[in-house]
Amino acid sequence: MKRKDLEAAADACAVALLGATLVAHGVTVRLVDLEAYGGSTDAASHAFRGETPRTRPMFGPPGHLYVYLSYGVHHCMNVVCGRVGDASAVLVRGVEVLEGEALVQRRRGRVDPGHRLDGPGRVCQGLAVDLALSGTDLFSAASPIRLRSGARRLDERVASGPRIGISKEQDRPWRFWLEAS
DNA sequence: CCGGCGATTGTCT
DNA sequence: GACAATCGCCGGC
Repeated sequence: MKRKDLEAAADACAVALLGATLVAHGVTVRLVDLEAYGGSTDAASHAFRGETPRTRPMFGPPGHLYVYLSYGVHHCMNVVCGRVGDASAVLVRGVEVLEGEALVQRRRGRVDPGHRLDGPGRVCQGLAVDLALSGTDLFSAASPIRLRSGARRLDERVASGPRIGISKEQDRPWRFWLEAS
């Protein structure tokens, strides 16, 4: 996983990121459920209406984190993948917990089934990611949240389908997840 | 300036 | 299956 690998179309980035590892605040997870969001051409994207203070990281360099607050309650995280000015990103919708399960359970206040965090809000809660981390460089050694390449398992295939919870661009099959074969 | 709504989730019926 | 919680953004006045 290199920063340069992220400089591609959002859907290709999502597929490339499947199986990658994310380490944050004592917890290691594997990305298994992702959604791609484009820039000015994708009406479902936060970047569609241009840059705002909130969406600024989306317009910056790839390999950085974009975090937003959903419904005033839950945090959701994205990996910025477009080059500067492109503003596309990949939403982390589901992960498999590899290390730090006890920390995740404490933060969640419950035990999630299957060593998984399913749903963007749950992912951020388990990894203790909030707005303060928006804009963080995922490839910096000093960063509290870091992205690493991960070998995709051979017994899994990439499945795709429509994105969840959006009202526009519903026909785009830009949700990608790993499925046991 | 105000009102509606969203890339959601937990709880209750 | 319905609904509340809760806040930033955007469109309309």
